[in-house]
Amino acid sequence: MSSTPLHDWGLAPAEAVALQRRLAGRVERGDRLDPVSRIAGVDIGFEQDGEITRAAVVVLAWPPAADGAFEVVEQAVHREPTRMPYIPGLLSFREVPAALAAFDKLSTRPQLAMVDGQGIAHPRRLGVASHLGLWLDLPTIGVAKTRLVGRHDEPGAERGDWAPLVDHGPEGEEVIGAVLRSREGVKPVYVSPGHRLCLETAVGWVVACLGKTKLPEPTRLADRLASRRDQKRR
DNA sequence: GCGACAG
DNA sequence: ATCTTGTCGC
Repeated sequence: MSSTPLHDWGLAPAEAVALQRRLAGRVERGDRLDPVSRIAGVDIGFEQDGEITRAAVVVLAWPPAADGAFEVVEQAVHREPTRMPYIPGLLSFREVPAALAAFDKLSTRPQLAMVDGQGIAHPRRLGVASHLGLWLDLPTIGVAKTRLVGRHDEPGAERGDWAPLVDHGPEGEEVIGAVLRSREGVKPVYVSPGHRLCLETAVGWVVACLGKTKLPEPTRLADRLASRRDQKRR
């Protein structure tokens, strides 16, 4: 018997893995950025015990105001029935369709997007940020709260300090991301290139978008919108 | 066979 | 991811 196909993709898990390997070969790791004036934050949340998938995209103006505040240019939410379970390594197949639908609702197109999850710091170098970037042909950065793959030392204690995330690949040891101390006294975030930019550039943008919290503003605001934390609070 | 395992 | 109050600390 064949395994259950990945809903929107009509693929069996083994085929999804094969597809990831092919797509990973198309991910651009060099910088190919247009002048940035709008940065998007993307995240997916769930409602009703996971029955409903809720994709959120927040577009912020770059650069921030003199006081450091980022202006929200536009934001969109897309809800739909959840059609796939969470499978480590195959997260993008569960979240990308909804994220794309949310992007379709935007009237403006950002030049850069930060996604809640990994970029190339993935078993086959195709995390959700890379997958989405490839689909949108947009530079993307993966900003995850925890590790999926790779080894690393503890980063320095100062905001901005980071340690390389290393993993063994076909060509030996490879630096696939950065374990960044985004805030003092807090667990670091895992930053990795998604598409069309290198690690140093990715880390630079994340640091430039840091506010007073652990997560950079784009991802933090998308997180709030996806989890309805902005209205859920009474 | 025994762990590890983004959200 | 999500279910959830108070509480410790800057």
